[in-house]
Amino acid sequence: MKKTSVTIHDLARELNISASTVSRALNDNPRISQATKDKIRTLATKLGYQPNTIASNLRTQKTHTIGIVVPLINRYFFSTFISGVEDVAFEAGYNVIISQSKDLFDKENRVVHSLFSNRVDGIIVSVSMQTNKYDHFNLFANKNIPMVFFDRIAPDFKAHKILIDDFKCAHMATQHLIDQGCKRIAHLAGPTSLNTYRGRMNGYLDALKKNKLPVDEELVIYNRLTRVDGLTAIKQFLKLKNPPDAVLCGNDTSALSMIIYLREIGIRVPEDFCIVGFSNEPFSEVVTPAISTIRQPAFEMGQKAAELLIDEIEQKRIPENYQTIIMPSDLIIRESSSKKLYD
Amino acid sequence: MKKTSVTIHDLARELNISASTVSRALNDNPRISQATKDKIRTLATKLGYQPNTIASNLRTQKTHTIGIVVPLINRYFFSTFISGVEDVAFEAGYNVIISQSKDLFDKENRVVHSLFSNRVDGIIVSVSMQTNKYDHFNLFANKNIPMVFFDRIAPDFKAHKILIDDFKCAHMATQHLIDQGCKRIAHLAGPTSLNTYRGRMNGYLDALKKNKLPVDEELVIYNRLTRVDGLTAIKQFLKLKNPPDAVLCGNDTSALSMIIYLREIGIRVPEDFCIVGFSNEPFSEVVTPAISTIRQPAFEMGQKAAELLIDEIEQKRIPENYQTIIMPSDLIIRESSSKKLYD
DNA sequence: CTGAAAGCGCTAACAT
DNA sequence: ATGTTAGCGCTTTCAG
Repeated sequence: MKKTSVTIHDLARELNISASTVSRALNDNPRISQATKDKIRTLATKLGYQPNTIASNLRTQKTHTIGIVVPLINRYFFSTFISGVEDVAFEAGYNVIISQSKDLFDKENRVVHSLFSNRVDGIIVSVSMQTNKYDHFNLFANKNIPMVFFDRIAPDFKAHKILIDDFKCAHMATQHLIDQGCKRIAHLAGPTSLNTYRGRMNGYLDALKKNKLPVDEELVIYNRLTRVDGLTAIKQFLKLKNPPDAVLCGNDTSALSMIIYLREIGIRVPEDFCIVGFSNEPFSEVVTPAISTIRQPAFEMGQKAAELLIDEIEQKRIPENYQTIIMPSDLIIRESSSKKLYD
Repeated sequence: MKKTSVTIHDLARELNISASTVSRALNDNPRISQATKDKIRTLATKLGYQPNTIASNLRTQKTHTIGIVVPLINRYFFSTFISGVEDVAFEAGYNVIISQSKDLFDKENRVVHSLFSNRVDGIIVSVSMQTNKYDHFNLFANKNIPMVFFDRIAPDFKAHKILIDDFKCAHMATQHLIDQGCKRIAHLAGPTSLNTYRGRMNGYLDALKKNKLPVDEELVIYNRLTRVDGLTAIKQFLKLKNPPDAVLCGNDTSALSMIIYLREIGIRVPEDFCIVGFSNEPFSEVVTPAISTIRQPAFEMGQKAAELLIDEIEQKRIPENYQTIIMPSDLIIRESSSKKLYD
């Protein structure tokens, strides 16, 4: 085992030239003649030279690395988003460091610091469910290190934002339930400190108002939208003296657990009760009844986020206007809300 | 905007001490008095000092970064595995760089080189579907940089391996189908250049032999196990003069597409036809009929991989014996193969 | 308990 | 077209 790697100095010594020439040649600098380039490259492969990116990073103050912070890596929406980021980043010569907040503010805070210390060239973030202050991002903001927020955004930063129109989607979904003949529509909401859940909530409320339907406080429950939370919520809804006949869920996971519970206790979906979810998780298509939901273009959002971030990194100057990009999304109507078919 | 960050030299100058003392203090070196440590730390937070990990990495020849190479980031098994790795790595002070091969050998080769150039302290790998040569890993092997392989492993390396017993699982699944009364059991296999699919195939064949059932070449199809591949395969199986009455699928995705197709054309599952999948994707539990499948402990495998890798990184010496860890896995019997209930 | 000095491997003025 | 030199920010012998 060699004690240490072969460096540009080793190549330089061997060829009786300077290290800078070697460096230039390997970076394809036009100031070096083709002949020397060839000579150097041949020797490099012969000796198995591999560039030390760390040294280059330190010197150039650029790491060609971008950091991603998401709540949970193994949620389909996020993993697909990450896949889109990796796709674009790799082709542009960037590495991707991932970290998950586990929906905990404290962990988010720590990973953001860690990414900063690792001098990533920029970060792409969807904040945790607990996050309601955003000081930790000043680390990046103060140094004008590019950030892109997606899905759950931190407000008030000079950064690109990639979103879907949660308000419109929830509005469409609610209108759809009304059109199907649902009379009392409930909503299972996530924390409204987050733009996404706030938007969904407001879209729901607005659709009710537009249709002159009463807004009943009992019909809105807030929680973290896990499978257990979905179960708790549906039980609570059904216990009301005047229970709902439909629920718009803040995500598919809670929608799924409601559907399973309703099936168990013999309430037919969609004949007796309608459900709409959010995010189009893979299972929502194949469960019986298939869950009506909102499609979010996760992969494309990831690609777009990476493009915007890398553009900002590479044109060092600060963009004059930061964009808020609303990605296309749509309501997928499936069995779980297709009540009319059974009337 | 500050032109450059605050460094240990800035702190040193301010306090009229040397940079080495500052460095030691910040690293909690016992040779520094508590008083100076306090003084330095106070100033550090006051000036918003953030350590430059890159510089430290260059100096110490350690990056505290591990690389992951998987076929596809947004497959549940892999994203959950990654989540497990991140969990352990973060707590141990390591970053995680992810890259996906997209099941392409060429991309795998490129990302492995890129991870090497970034001087990751070790890598965790599941190879691509196309991979059948393994020279690119010599980059790491030659320098004794730790590697851990999981799921789809590269043979013949001095490295820990984390697996499930594919042979046994496929054997159990096949036996289960036989016990349910299936007479002609087919197998949809992945490339047998990979240990996983080879093991599953052999387990299937062995179970047939043990039960003195004939092995019919027509009943085995090889492909890439996508949703389209599953569809192609089931159609092909059904076209045989003597078609099967069950399929053991190499993964859940192909099992799912078979189930959907069978439902469409009116063949009842499990009454007329049984299906077993592999990997316990989230959808397999909720589809109707729910898919019998093999549970792999993805998160725990990720944790274990990270532990083994970090252990090997930190005890610089080479382990005398590399482990092949067989993780527990089991057959989950669900509706798609519960034929006896209907007899 | 603290300081001086060297160097990790590379790049980029500034020379020639 | 190539060489010289300095330095990115940190750690770490060696000295005191």
